[in-house]
Amino acid sequence: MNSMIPDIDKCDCTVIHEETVAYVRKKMPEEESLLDLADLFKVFGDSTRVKILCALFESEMCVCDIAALLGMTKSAISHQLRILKQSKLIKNRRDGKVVYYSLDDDHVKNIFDKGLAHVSE
Amino acid sequence: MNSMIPDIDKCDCTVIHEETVAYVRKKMPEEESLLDLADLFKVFGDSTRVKILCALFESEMCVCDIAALLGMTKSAISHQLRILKQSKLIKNRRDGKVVYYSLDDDHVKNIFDKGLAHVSE
DNA sequence: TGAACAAGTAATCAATTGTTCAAATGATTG
DNA sequence: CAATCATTTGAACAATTGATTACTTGTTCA
Repeated sequence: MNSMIPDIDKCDCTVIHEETVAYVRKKMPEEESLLDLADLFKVFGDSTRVKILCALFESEMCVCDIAALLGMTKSAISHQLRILKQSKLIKNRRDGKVVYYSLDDDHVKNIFDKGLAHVSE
Repeated sequence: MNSMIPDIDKCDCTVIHEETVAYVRKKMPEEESLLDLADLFKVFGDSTRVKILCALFESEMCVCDIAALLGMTKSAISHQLRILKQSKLIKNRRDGKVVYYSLDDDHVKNIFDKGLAHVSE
């Protein structure tokens, strides 16, 4: 049973196409995958994080660099970098006092390119 | 001038790599494109909307069907469908009392597939 | 026309989120 | 060790968001 919803199929409306609903439910990906997918897009759904990722497409950078690039405080950048790191989208290396951030995922650029194709229409 | 930030380059930190920042700033996409991109991902960043889009990959459906599929109220579904429609991701057709929704964008499935590739690792 | 029903809307509430400010690490250098 | 600098963290706040409830719109058909 691909349980998208609990047992109770309660819905005050008259389901018009039960066969369709049953078919679609069967073909849908696992609920957990969809939740993870939404979480991934949620990370992408902030302009600061999008800018950071786009910047890291070009070069590794330290917090200070990114803050200067985007005209934001280092603290704000650091907070967002943490979120990106938790999502395994970026990685970092330390060199003395400076921490350099860079991409840690091949898919991201690809996804962004597809996304940009949509928005530029 | 690819103005990512205002004139004032003020940042209390010592920018370590000015050349890098200048280079990246030059290569970054337009600010507006990045804002649009973040907005697109914001739409994808909700599990209800992700589920709706995945469902519509398989078949067109009416509000009632989707509400039954996801075990949610028709109102909640309708609300999310409106957001998806505003983003030009889905379209609808009316047949009597029933309104059928379907995909209106070829990129979406592609983007979702890439996203699923990331989350399943 | 008017009852019935699918869908859309408005107002509201709880929860989440992004940024800022202040303070704390952690690492270098004199 | 003390001072300095890059980065991180935590608390607090404003703003946004998703779902619910109740109501409205629009269409069918008896």
